[in-house]
Amino acid sequence: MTTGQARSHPMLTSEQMARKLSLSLCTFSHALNGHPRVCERTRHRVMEAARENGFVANHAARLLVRARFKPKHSRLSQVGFLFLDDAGTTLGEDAGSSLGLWCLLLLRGAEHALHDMDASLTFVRVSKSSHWAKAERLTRSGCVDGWLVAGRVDDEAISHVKSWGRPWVILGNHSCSQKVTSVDLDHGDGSRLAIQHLTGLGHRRIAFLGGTMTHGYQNEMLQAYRKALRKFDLETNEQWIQTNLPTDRSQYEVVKRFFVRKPYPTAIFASEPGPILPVRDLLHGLDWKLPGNISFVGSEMNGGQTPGISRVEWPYEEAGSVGVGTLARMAGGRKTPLFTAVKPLLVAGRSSARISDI
Amino acid sequence: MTTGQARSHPMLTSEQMARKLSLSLCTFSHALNGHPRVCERTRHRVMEAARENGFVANHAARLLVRARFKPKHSRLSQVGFLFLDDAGTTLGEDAGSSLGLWCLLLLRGAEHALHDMDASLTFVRVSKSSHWAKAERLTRSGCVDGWLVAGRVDDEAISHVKSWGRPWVILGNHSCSQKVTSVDLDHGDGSRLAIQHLTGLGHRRIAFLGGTMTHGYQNEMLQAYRKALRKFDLETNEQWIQTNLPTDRSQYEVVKRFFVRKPYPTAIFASEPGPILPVRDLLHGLDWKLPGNISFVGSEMNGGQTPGISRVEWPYEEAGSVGVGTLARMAGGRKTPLFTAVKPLLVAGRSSARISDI
DNA sequence: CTGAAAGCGCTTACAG
DNA sequence: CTGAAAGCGCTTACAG
Repeated sequence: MTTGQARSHPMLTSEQMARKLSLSLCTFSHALNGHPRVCERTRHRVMEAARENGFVANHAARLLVRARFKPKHSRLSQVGFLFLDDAGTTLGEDAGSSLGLWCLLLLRGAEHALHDMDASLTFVRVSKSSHWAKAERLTRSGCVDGWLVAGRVDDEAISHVKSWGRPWVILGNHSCSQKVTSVDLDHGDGSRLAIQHLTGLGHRRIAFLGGTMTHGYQNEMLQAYRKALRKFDLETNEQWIQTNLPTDRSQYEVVKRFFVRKPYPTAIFASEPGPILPVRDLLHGLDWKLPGNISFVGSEMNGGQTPGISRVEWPYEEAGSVGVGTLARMAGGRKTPLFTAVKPLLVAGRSSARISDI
Repeated sequence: MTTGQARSHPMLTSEQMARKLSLSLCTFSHALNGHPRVCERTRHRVMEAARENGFVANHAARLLVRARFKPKHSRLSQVGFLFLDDAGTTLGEDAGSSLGLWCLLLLRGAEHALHDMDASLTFVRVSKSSHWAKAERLTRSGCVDGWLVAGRVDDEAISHVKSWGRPWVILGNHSCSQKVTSVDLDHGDGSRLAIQHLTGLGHRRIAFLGGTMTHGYQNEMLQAYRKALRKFDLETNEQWIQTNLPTDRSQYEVVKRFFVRKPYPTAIFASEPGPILPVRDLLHGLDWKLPGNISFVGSEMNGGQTPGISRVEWPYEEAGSVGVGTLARMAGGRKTPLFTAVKPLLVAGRSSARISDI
């Protein structure tokens, strides 16, 4: 927007535009859609005129005519973001603000990718079984030609989505037993990265602080922690594994269990990106200095809220974008992998230090 | 979904449906749209057949034909949710998970209301000035016939939105100097409710714990606090007002300032729904018992994360729904108020008690 | 109460 | 390289 202020244009049709340019409607349309049959000069004139007049082809008409000439490679133009939410549940407590946050990050990532391919995103939330009808209506009315599915995705949910006959991709976690196409963060790799980082700093007694272990990813992270310990040939000790970290003050009690009996760990990896009390406070409350007495690697969503803390960052936005890419490939009839793993990042901060400096 | 499993139907057109029912296309359409000209029996047959066959009128065709017969009262069918986000900013830190949360709550509320009127919601995020074009394209292509605007809404943003010639409503905070239509929470009323509640319990020395004072609503809440003290004829003391509550451990320091010099307050109202360390911990850390030594009223989004804590609840979801209502009224050419205030709720918990019990 | 017809704004196959 | 024409699926004014 060079003017800094948008000008209001009247709504023009292709026909009016074509007349303005002394072109046939047909040539105008071909030029606008970049068809090679129209010469460069004409194409340029058309594009320029469209820009100047703020002309955009009517979307409804475009969609309608598409029903006539079914292309072999249908382009994605409108994607639905299906957010499967618990019925009565609010966004509080455990599901918590973190749930809200990852959903929004996925949404942002998806929207961004969709924008780049000139498609739009329809947000639909399903929390009761009666809501399935609305998503189905949207599909059947031609408003959505592909679905991104996120939240509490299970077999029943997928049976609905499947029945609509549109391409679909699950974003994030799911609890489906059948084969599904999904894009998720590589949770195991998060544990591996953390252990690798700490091992690189000379730590050999690394503790694992896990979540409720009710979700698949939580077990995945614990398994990957164990595997990484073996890989790097580190000491193992069941006392260095604590799970069921609560969201409130009693977090302190769980962390304290690491220090009941010697040998104490020299580093802690906390796998939950969820609502952990800020780490500084958590360890402060136990009179630990960071990284004086102990090294710490936490977990966070994109961007991060606790600067300076070493952490595994979970790029949910990227997962959203990647999901859109997968969906587009499906829509285009191209081969797509069943599962795409989005790798987390290790961001080294000041909370982890060489073992020799402790 | 009585079957528990969605059946897949082929895509049928109105014409095919009409033929199935031995009706003219015209009668079928009228019946489907509830036009009074068609008799009850026919209407019922049509509706039933539509349900059975999973028939939904093609949306694109509907939109297209609407351009021909412009109704005086245009119904809202597709609404854009314009999320004005800071460019480089992630959802971390101060803007924090709370920002993500309120946005998602507004979105949920809006989607819910829209669903009830059989309309859909398109999510658009604008973070750079170059992104304005995408929202404009969406409007000009006929994909969006009304806008809900949320986030960092300022005069420049509104000048863009205005230029698209569609109805629009701001959800939540804004910093516009011009006259705008908006739906926001009644922040002042939150302070009033809290003071009223505490006064009812006999408290006369009530402290105010505020945020960064960089947003309009934060000042509004402080002013309303002062006003409520006057109204209830309570003691005032500038030491009982502390603002700039940080998001980390140093929160304790700010709270401690209430207790530097006597007389101490007997109750605290915390106005920020944002990332306050859970109250229990905050006051625990200061060796206060709740409500033993002091009464506390906090602030939270819908639903609440700290059960048992007395709080002012901010119904962001409701604000989203109300915004949709306003937008629909505008689209229908009906008169709409410039500003609609959504009232917060006071939820009494165990953290506030009668002064006589302390 | 119902039917035959026009046309919304586009895109593309078909002739030239 | 270009034009005249068909038609996507609907809704509504216009006759009957």
